[in-house]
Amino acid sequence: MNIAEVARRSGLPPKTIRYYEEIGLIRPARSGNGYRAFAEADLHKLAFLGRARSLGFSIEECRTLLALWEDRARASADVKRIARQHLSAIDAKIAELEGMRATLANLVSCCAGDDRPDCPILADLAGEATS
Amino acid sequence: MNIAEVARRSGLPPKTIRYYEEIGLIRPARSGNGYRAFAEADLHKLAFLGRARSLGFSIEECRTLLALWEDRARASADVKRIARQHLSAIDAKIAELEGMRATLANLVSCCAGDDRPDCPILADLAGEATS
DNA sequence: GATAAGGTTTCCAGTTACGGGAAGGTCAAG
DNA sequence: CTTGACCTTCCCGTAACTGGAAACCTTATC
Repeated sequence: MNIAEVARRSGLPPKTIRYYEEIGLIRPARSGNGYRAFAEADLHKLAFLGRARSLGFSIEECRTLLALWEDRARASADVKRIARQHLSAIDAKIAELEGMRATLANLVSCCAGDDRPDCPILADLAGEATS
Repeated sequence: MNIAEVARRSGLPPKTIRYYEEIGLIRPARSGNGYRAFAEADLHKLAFLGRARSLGFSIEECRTLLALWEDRARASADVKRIARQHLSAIDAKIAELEGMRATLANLVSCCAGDDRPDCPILADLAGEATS
């Protein structure tokens, strides 16, 4: 399998696949012409990586998850711990964004949005007490 | 005012303040010894930037907001448009994270998390139908 | 005047996870 | 044999800083 087909079947861009090889996530074989020769196993790993990435796992987390996936003697507790940590990180990020959202939504609703210069959004950013 | 005091009063690290000068967000004067000599106006700009950044505005959005803030002939509509766009981006990001969160929370709750290898999290990432 | 501590400067490199684009080798069709 | 579609490597750029090195300035102390 050449890279274009793997890209199509895995949903990952060729650039990303080459990058994953560069950082050691996959090790596809090489044909005589220097082209990467992907096996089905490589494709499965890439699909795994694509799904893990789409859940927001970092590359390093993906590396660990991939290693656990390939380790028949793994303990599911190790996987669960990583997933829970990531879940916490997601929750923290959501909370941060919700905070921003609340403030911003309030400011936006207070702004006339016309051609006059008076603007509660800028006033808030400037540190003027809104009270 | 030297950079350390401005950092203390604005809440921004010295490194960030230098960076903001480098990209043209501020233009502090210089003393004879080469040190940056910050005026109160610089401090206010930095505080403005700190608040805008904490609401998630990008540097380029901050640049625009700062220009609007300094433009007495601005229309509040211009500010509101930027804020609304950013609000949409935040909502999109939250939605994306909520999606991840839902999937992950489900997988985590299904995983025994013991010393056995069976793991629905890995099974899902591997693409096995959960049925 | 020498020295040491602490603040300041610039510059360079690294971070995350790729994407764009150049220069050049390879393969299948006509 | 040429054309066009692949493939390869290599290097730069992204956002918004952070860390660290080497060197200069200031102030206090001896």
